[in-house]
Amino acid sequence: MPKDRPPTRIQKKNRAAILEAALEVFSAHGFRGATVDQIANQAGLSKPNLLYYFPSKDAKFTALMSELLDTWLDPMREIDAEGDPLEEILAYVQRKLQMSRDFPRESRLFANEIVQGAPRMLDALSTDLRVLLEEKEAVLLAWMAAGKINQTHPKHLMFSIWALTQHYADFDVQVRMLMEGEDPFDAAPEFLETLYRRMLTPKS
Amino acid sequence: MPKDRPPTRIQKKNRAAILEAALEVFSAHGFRGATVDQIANQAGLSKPNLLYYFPSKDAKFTALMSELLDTWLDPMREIDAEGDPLEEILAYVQRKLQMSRDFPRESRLFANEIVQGAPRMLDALSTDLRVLLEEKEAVLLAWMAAGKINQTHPKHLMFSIWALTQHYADFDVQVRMLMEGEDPFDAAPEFLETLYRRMLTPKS
DNA sequence: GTTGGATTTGACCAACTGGTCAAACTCACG
DNA sequence: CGTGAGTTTGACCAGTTGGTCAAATCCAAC
Repeated sequence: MPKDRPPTRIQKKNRAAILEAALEVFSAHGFRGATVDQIANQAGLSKPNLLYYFPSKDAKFTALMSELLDTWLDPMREIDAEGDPLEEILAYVQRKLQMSRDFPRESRLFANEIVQGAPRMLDALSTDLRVLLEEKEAVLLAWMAAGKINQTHPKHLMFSIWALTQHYADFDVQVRMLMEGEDPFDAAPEFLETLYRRMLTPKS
Repeated sequence: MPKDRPPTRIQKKNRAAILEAALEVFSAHGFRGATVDQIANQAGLSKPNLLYYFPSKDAKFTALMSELLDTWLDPMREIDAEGDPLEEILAYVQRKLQMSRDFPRESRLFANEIVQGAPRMLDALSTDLRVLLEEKEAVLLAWMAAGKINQTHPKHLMFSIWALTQHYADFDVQVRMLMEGEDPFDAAPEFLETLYRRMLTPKS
């Protein structure tokens, strides 16, 4: 437990290594299923050394979550109320899909936690996510009122985007098993674009 | 370990109680996160007594999975190649949605397992589910070829139905937190019907 | 190089885990 | 009843888990 000073070179390196290892292990086994030994092993450090940088298993998990939540919500923040409605939504879907392809461990980390009732995350979600969703819900409602996109339930629309895009990361093993070698991310972008285009394009 | 006889009254009752308790606990914490003590407690039996009916934690889990998998896949089996294509698909979506509402623990049990790589389930999935999906994929392709529904990627279409409907069970806490008391299952049926109707209705 | 804080670890601990076992108890049936 | 199979459990065990701690080592600045 070093003093309250700017982090040293070693501190930066080891903290990063620990969080990377924690992501690997927590995302694969969930909080309870993961062991500190596994994380230590993955990070190439001894167990007491991990406890030197983060005082408990909980602290590691919490640090990881708060570091990732912001990044995780970025694609939604980028939805621009001034942009073209349909294109903004389609771009959001593609950003989320890319997150699932490029950061599947992060997706599974959140999925694991939420499926099990989010006991360590509900607070963060009920502030950050809730506020963000309400903001974008208002944007969607405005677009619908202006006839730019079809009328629909804005919250369920957002849920559907999360469900469809995260499914490719969270259920990766199942999807890949059923696609027999073919990469799901080859066809998914087009599939989702078509789906939301048909769903949202206003009737002429 | 009783002999190989027809199960007694007590055996039936206790096996059922154990599997019910196992469903409750495994679905809430995943396999590794669940403890035999928790299950025993939930079932109102002693730990050694559980081990008398199922020789290990693994055996309980496996028995539970194989009991539930068939039921879980039933909605897909009911898709009728002879029925009206669009209505068959819409009805399938509604059946899956009802499963999420009425059997959320079952959904979360599978979700937990698959998110973590399905180490104890991949075999069952890669036979039962794979065969069933390929059968229904052929049906969908026939419907598309006949112009009854829009052309699209049949596997991704099925994935989308699973993702959208199971999301309401698997991410229940998040969905309910964001809906602030309103029941997600009030609006979900209509939302999903509209979505798939717009997606699949052939252009005139 | 010396020195003082930063870093690392081997040894250890109490709590918990899945599982065993012999002994006790219960129950259906003759 | 009684009797034998079916059922239940308290006590126990070895392995694992998250976490502690004093001692050893490293490293940057003087």
